[in-house]
Amino acid sequence: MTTSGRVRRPTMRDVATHVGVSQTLVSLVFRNAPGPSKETREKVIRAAAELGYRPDTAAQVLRSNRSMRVGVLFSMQQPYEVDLVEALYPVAKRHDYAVLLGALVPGRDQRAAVEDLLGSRCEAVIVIGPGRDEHQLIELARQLPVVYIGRRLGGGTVNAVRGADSRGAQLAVDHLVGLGHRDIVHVDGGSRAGAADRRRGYRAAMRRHGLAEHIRILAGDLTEESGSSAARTLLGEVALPTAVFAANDRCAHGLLVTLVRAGVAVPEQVSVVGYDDSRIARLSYLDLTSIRQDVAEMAELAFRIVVERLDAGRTTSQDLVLAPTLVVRGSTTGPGGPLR
Amino acid sequence: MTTSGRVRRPTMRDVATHVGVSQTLVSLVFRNAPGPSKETREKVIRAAAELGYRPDTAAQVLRSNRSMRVGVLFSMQQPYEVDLVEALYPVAKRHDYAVLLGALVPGRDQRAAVEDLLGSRCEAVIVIGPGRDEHQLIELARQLPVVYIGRRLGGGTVNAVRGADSRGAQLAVDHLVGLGHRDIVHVDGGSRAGAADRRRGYRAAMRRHGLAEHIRILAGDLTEESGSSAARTLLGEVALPTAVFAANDRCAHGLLVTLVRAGVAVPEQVSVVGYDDSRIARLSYLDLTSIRQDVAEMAELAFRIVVERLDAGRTTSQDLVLAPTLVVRGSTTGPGGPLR
DNA sequence: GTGAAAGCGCTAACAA
DNA sequence: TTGTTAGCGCTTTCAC
Repeated sequence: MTTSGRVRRPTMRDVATHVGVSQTLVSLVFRNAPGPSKETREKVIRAAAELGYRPDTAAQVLRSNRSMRVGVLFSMQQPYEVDLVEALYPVAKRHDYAVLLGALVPGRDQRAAVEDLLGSRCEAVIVIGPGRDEHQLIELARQLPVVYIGRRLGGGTVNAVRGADSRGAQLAVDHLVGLGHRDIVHVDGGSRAGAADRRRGYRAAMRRHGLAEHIRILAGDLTEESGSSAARTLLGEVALPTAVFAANDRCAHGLLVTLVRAGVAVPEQVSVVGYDDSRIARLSYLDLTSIRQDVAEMAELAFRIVVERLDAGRTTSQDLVLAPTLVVRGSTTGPGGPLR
Repeated sequence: MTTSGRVRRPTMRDVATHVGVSQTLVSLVFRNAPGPSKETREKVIRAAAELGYRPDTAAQVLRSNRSMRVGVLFSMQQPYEVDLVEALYPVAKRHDYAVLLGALVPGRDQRAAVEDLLGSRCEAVIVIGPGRDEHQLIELARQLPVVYIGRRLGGGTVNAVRGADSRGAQLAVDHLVGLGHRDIVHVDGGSRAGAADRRRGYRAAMRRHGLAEHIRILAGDLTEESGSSAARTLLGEVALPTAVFAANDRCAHGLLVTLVRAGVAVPEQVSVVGYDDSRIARLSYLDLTSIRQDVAEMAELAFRIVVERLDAGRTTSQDLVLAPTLVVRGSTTGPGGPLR
């Protein structure tokens, strides 16, 4: 079986010659610019299709000095980050920008990913996720607009879009207390973005409800394994708490399944609340009560900042904070179960 | 707070002027080409660092007529595909190619993703995952080398790297039968890549073990929900099978958790086997016995095909089949539990 | 409404 | 070892 080797791809010139017009006209047609008559437009389009012509991005970028590309730094292993990236596509398209993915993968550090984006002449970079090399991002922000989704950075010198994490944690605690819980444990996210605020919110809400002596925080790190490990810790003690607020959905997942496999009923014996309202939370058999961070809105705001910088000449940085919301599902109920 | 606006980025010319040599020399230095003296090399490197110079990819591609980029078509929502993509990075780097991600996201069809890759002058495309628009891929393969990871395509006209899925399914069944199981149900992957072969392998192995009348296949589609749904079907019947072989790990996950939440012990009452040996299977609290498809080796072979086409002038297509292996973990044991 | 010409930043051929 | 020259495919400016 054979397949064609490398063939010279048709250029704008080829199309122009084929139609019998100038290259300029073909260019105008392809950019949907005003000028060409309807007739010319159609002839050009037809000829291009016939020849299999496709504009060359490299040449466009080089000549126009604009790439119309926004880079995105993220990790494909994080469901929440993936959801956010996917939400960026329609928004970017609406603003006539293309998304260039800069995945952070093990064995290829952030520096390399950033170099790639810069080499491709991205005009701005949107950074998603906790635990990035912040110093480097602050440095990067001096070269082009950077929007960090998740946390404030560099004392406000870098644009940020983030959820009100402290508020989100309070929503979770309020919900649980409203159901009658008092013994509420928090499995935290360590030093990751947002984790400190969620810890703070948990503490504040517990105190506000007069549950200061019930405050208990187990160390975690936003992964399934940290949730599972927290569950094992709790299972080894004399009594389980009646509710657990996990730092994110992945953590809640590990926690929930580990409890259930140990014979502990969720939510009857222990209620579980996650954070992010990601794909995981919505799985029918987990049905996790979670704190929602609206990815579509985050994407929208992040892009608005980019566009204001790039196309509207804004030069001051912004810090946009979004209100999270509580999404009640089946992993929470009153202590002792719904029958009591 | 202010940040710099758009600044002209330094060019090779700027570096050359700064050092007092010709642009050519700078070019040679940056491409690590032979010619420049050690002294010149150092001066150039230093000046570049000083000016913050970085080669412009667009210009390089345009002039050299090579992008040294390989596009990857995949879905970020599939853990197995993500693992595979991550495995491609080190391999690509070793061959001096860059990976350009073409994510298939909801609301942006395959056509658009392919257009992006083609516009960026990818020299080849590696396609991962089941359920792609095959007609379009066959079409694409006439323009540049395409390697489909997962299934044979176009009657062998398109390069393929795939696991021996029928063999993998047989490994799963053999393992379960070896543990003493007879009542083994298969939740399949519908029409997705590999699913038909896995079904075939399951049937063949069951027959080989004289268990033809125990053959039972439930319809699925490689998602968690299909596993969960299959579990609910089984739970509604008079007796559970003693083992289930799921079409992939995601499906096995949904199945396992749904069973456990219904009070069914895994593996004591029902053993579960997944497929892919992805991140999910390795989670300590799932600890899923699975059929491993070695992503590193798949990545290696896929890239070897690309390089042979691009750099060694090969024109015939290849179909490489990898032997899967069984990874035994804690989700399988003898029927009735390990104590019997 | 259309066309000619210049040049984006780089590499490749050739000279020196 | 180094420099000169001519484009890669496109957009932009200016002229008609």
